Amino acid sequence: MVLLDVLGQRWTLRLLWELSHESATFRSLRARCDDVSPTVLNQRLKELRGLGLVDLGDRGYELTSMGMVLAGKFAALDAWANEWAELIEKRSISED
Amino acid sequence: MVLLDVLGQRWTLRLLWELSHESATFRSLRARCDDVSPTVLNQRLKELRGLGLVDLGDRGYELTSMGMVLAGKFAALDAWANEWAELIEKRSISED
DNA sequence: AAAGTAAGCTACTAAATATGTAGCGTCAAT
DNA sequence: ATTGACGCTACATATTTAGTAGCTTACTTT
Repeated sequence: MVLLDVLGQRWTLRLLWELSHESATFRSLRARCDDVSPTVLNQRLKELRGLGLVDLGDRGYELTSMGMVLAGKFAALDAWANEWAELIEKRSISED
Repeated sequence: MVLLDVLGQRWTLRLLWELSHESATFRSLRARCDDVSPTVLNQRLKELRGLGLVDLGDRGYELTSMGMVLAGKFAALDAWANEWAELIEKRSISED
């Protein structure tokens, strides 16, 4: 499963998610990701650039068209997940 | 983003992926996941059970109906990812 | 009943990964 | 020339994962 190798690491999904909302500079992206350490941030950005999902341009880091497609598909998945999360939430409360 | 908290950890996606193909005992699941350490396996299974995505029954660990839906959506995403992976592959070769 | 087997899972040490903080080199504007 | 923001590296510390061993329970076989 290709996606696993790509996304099965800490921060990778989060980065795609953040960049799908707005491109950002290295520093602002860091800020938006709970101040992830620059070490890891740079590692992940390198990987994502290598995969053609992210690009570093004049406006900072931004998703490529491929990256946008992936993030979009993921967002759709998330829509479902949010409904599902509410069920979990309610269930957790009633379990107390 | 709810999915991030759930899936943004090492092995979680892989576990869903493996279980979507076939339910498995703790030990066989371990074997199918490159002999992931039992420590982490148990951690993740606990989380996934807590979220109602995985269940431990007579036939070992298996996806709940919720887990199946999620895995299914993810599989669809993967279908796209595989085509995309080929592009990356070709591009990497031509870059040498 | 004893012995074997496979299950789920815990304990504990070593290795890998991430965090946190400081700061370098570059460039543009003041 | 100084200031400020940029991408990024260095390095010590902390957290997470890997790897191996083995305990407990239950079920089968002899």
